Amino acid sequence: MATTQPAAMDRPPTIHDIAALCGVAASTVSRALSSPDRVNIRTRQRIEAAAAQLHYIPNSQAKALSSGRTGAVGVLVPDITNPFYFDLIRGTQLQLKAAGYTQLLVDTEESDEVEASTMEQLRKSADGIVVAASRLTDEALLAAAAKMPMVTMNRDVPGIPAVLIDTPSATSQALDHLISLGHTRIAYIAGPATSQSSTRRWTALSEAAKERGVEVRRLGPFAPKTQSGAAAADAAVHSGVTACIAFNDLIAIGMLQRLRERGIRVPQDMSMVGCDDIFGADFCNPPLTTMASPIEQAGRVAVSMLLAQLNPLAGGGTRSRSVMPTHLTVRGSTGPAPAPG
Amino acid sequence: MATTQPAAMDRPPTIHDIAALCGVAASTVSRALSSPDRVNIRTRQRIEAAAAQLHYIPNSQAKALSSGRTGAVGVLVPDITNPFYFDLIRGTQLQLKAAGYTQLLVDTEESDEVEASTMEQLRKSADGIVVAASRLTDEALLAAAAKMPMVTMNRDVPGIPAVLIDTPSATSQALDHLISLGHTRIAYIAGPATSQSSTRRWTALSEAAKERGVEVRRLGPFAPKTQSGAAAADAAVHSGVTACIAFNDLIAIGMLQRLRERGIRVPQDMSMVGCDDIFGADFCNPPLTTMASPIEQAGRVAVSMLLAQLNPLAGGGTRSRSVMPTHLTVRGSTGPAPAPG
DNA sequence: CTTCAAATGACAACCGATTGCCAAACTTTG
DNA sequence: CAAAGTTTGGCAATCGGTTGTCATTTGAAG
Repeated sequence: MATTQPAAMDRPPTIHDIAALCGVAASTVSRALSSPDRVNIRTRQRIEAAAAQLHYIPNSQAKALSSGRTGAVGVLVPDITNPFYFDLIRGTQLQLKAAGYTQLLVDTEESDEVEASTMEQLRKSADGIVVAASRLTDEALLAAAAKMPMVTMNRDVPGIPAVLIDTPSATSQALDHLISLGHTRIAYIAGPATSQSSTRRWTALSEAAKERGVEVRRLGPFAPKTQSGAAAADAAVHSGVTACIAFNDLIAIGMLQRLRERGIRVPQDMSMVGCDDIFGADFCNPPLTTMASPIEQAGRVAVSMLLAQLNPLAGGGTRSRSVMPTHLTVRGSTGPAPAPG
Repeated sequence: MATTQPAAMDRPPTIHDIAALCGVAASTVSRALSSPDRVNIRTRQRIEAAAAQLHYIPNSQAKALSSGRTGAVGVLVPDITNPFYFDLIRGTQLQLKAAGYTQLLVDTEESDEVEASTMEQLRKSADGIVVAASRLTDEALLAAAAKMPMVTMNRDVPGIPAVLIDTPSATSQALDHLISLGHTRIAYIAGPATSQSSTRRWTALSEAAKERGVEVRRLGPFAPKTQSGAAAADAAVHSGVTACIAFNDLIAIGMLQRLRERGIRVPQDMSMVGCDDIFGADFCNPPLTTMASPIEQAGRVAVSMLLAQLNPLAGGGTRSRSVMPTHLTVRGSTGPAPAPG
C-alpha cells in the first residue's frame, strides 16, 4: 500500500535528509530549526513541514558535540532510596522538563569519591549540576564549581549558589515545643559527620538550648537510615533523656520501632521529633511530629537558579541564595514529659 | 611555582593532546585505550601514562557519535515518587554501573504519551531501555522494541524480553490466608485500567476464588497512590466485604488511614492485604500484611537481560523471560473475620 | 534606473572520538 | 640472506550537527 510518505527509512532522519527534500543546504536547515529569524519565513515553513513529515528528532549527541551545550543537567543525591529525595527529584525533573532540559539523576551512594568522579564525568555530558547534601569538602566543591555551573542544596559554601532549607530555625521551634511540654533533658540524634545540615542544626539547637536554660546533648553520628534507629534509640534511653530531636525522619522512624520493641511508650515515656516530613511520617505509629518544608519547590528553585546561570539573558540579577521556610508539624509522637521519678 | 605537569589547560584534554605528548597519531591513542591488544604494549603504556598524567576522560558524546554506542541505558518508571520503584531503580543502577553503563532515569508520569515520546528521544541517546509497568498498548510496545533493545518489567508482551513479578500466584496465597481466617466476602481493589499487573492479579484471584467457592468482587480502578485509599476504603465498606486485597501498598496504606478515621478497626472489622512490601509497609498502623518480592534483584535481572541483548558475545542463549518469586508476608493488618451480624 | 544595505543561504571547518584501509616495520622461515 | 607472514601505527573518512565567512539575492531609497 502506497502512502504519501517517502520510502520509510531504516534509520532516523537527519538534517541532511530534510535539506535534500527541500533542496537547500544542511546548514540552512540547522538555522531554520534553531535560530528561526536568520532564515526566510517561507523557507523555514517548508523546512519545518519536511521535518514534521519525516518525524525528525535532532540528535542530541551531535548537537552537544558541535555546540558545546548538552541540554542536560545532572542531579546528584546521596541516596535515591531515601524518601526525602523523591519530592526533590520530582521538583527538579518538572522544572527541567519545562525548560527543555534533560535530567541526569545520579545516586552517589553517600560517598565523596563517587560524588567527585561523577562530577568529573558530568563535566562533559551536562551543562550544570544540582548537588544535594554534598559529602565533599568546601574546597573540593569550590574546585568543582569553578569547572561547571553548580547549585547546591542544603550546603552553604560561600561563592556557590545554594538552596537552603531552614531547618535550624525549625529546630528551635521544635525545642520550644518540647520545652512547652515540660521536657528538660533532650537529645539531638546527629546525622553523618560530613553532613553540613546536621552540623548547622546542632549549632542552632545547642545555642537555643543555652538561651532557654535546658540541657541538650548530642548523640551519634548515625547513618540516615531506619536501621540506625535501633542504636540511636538505645543510646537515647541510656542517656536518660525524655525527648529526642532526630537528624531526619528515617532515623526517627527507626527509633519508634525500636522503642516499641523495648516497650517504651511514645510519647508517654519518650517524645520524638523528626525532620523532613517524608513519605511515611504521617502514617507511622504513632504519627511523627516533624519539621516540614516544601521540598519539591526547593528542587524547582534550585533548577531555576542553575538555569539562570546558564542563560544569563534575562535581566534580573542572579540570586545566589534561597532559603526555604520550615515549620513544625505536630503529630502524635510528642507529648508531655513523664513525671520525674 | 613550576610543576612537572605540562601547562594547565583551560579545557579538558583530548586524545589529540595525548597523541601530541607521546608523538603518535590520535587514532593510535584511541586504539590503545579501547582495544589494547591492537597496539604495542610499550606504546600503550606510554599512552596510558600520558592519559593518567593529563587526567584524560573520554568525551562520551563524541564516542557515542562516532561509534553509535552511547554507553547509557534508559530506565522508565511511571512515578518516581512511588516507593515501589526505589529498590528497582537501585537495582538497575547498581547493575548498570557494574557493567560500565550510565543510567538515564525518566519519570513518565503515568502517561502513555510521555512514555512514547521519551522512548523516541532515548532512541538516539541510549543503547537500550528498561520499561517498568508500561502504560502503552502491546502494539506500541512492540513497535518501540523493534527500534531499540528493550526489557519490560511487569509487562508480558510476546516477543519482548520481560521480568515478571509473580504476584498472581502470591495473590492466591493471600486469598488462602484470608479464607483460613474465615473470610468469605472479599474485595480486590484494582489498580489503573491500563496496568497489566492489575489485570493479571484479578484474573488469578477470581479464578482461585471460584475454585475455592468464595466471593471476590472487584472495586475500582484506583490510581496507585495513598490518596486513592479514601475512596477505596469507602467503597469496600459500602460493599460489605470483610477483607480487601489491594493492588498495591500505597492504596492499602491510604485505606488504613481512612478506615481509622471512620472508626473501622483493622483487622477486627476489616482485614487488609497490600502488595509490594514497600518502604512504610512494616511501620504503618497496623503493620501491613503484604506480598513481597525481591525488587532490587528484579532490577538487576532486567539489566542483565538487556546487556545480554546488547553484547551477544557470551555463549549462553539469551533468556527472554524471568519470573521473580513472591511470597506473602503476614503482619498485623489481617485477622479473623468478624462474627456475622 | 542605479546604488547600497540588509537579508538570505551555501560552503566548509570544526567538535572528539571511531574505524577501515594501507604502508611500514618486524618476525619468522626456507 | 631473501621471501612470506604478522604486527603495528598513521591517514583520512565519518558520525550529525553548529557556526563563521562570504557570495548572492532582495528590497528600498535616491
